[in-house]
Amino acid sequence: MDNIQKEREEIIEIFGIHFESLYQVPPLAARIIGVLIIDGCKSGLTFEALVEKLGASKSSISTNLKLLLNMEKIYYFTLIGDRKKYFKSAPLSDRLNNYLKMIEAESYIINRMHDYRNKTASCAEEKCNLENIISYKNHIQEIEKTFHKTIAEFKKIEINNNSNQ
Amino acid sequence: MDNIQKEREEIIEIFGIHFESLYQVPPLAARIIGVLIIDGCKSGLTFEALVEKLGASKSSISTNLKLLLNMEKIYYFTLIGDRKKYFKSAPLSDRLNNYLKMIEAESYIINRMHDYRNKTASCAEEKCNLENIISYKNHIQEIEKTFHKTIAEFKKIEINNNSNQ
DNA sequence: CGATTAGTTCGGTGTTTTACGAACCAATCA
DNA sequence: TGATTGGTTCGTAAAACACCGAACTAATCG
Repeated sequence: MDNIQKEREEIIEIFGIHFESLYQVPPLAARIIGVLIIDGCKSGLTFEALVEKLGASKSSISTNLKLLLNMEKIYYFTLIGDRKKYFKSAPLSDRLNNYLKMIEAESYIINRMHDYRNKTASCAEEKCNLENIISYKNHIQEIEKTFHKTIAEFKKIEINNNSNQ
Repeated sequence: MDNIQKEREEIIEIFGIHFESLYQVPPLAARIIGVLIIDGCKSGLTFEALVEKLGASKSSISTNLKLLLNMEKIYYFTLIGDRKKYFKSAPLSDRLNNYLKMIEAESYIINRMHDYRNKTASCAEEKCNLENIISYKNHIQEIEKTFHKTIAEFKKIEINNNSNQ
């Protein structure tokens, strides 16, 4: 049992580091996501519970919750006759979407570069280079398609399971 | 002609923002990558050229080049009878590798979570949740495979083209 | 109504980051 | 050998960031 507690803390820490760099959010925001995934997956966690679990101030929790809500990395629901908000982390499919967005950014970037090179390439070496860029573009587009397919597929299962962690 | 110059600057700026968040490097490091891709793809750029093009100090350029070399986001070569180093950005395939690494990190994270949930899940809702995690794991692994295949494929073309931008 | 709950906003503080200039080093040139 | 080239290293200043406590608001309870 004590071992499980240790594993829990380790996972939250690993999640914290992961989300901090992946989403580029402050350490506390990343750790909020961590505890919401680990402890809040069933019925969510209240503001108060987060303050206690993370040992942070109310103001810091408030600020970082606002940030994560804006980013749609978390959401909340309320219960009738209960003033508290219950926070949960976004469903797993959102994480796939996040990687898709990155690939889409890469796609945009490489398209811009292709256009530019098209206009400026002159010597043989640059023409060859152009071939390479076109190939890269195609491969990125391939990956993009895979993501779309995979996300659509997983979302079906996710909704069926009526679950979000 | 002036239009091309404007487009060049805009692309370097876009690249800067992109690599700054993607690689988590200082703004200057990201802009170094940008100019190396745009202006250095043929024969590389020297230390001095980077100082001039970016209007930054020698010390800042030096520090950031060291950082990017360590990260293997750039490399350099030398010419006989020439003391200068010629810097180039890593080949395009490295960028695919970068996304693969992220997916691998996601894979690790979800495996850790699956192990943990396996040990702690008790009620029906959590069992259902477990199903979902397993499905997510499988989908992530699918994406991983696609990446490996795509990278292997693109690398062949890249080497054939004997090119790196 | 006053007290409590649930949270937000504001101003400040300690820390980290980013880029800089000055001094320095090591190799080559004249 | 002394000057120049091609950088590196170090200490620092400016700015950004993360978190905090105190004061505040808005809703509900007794």
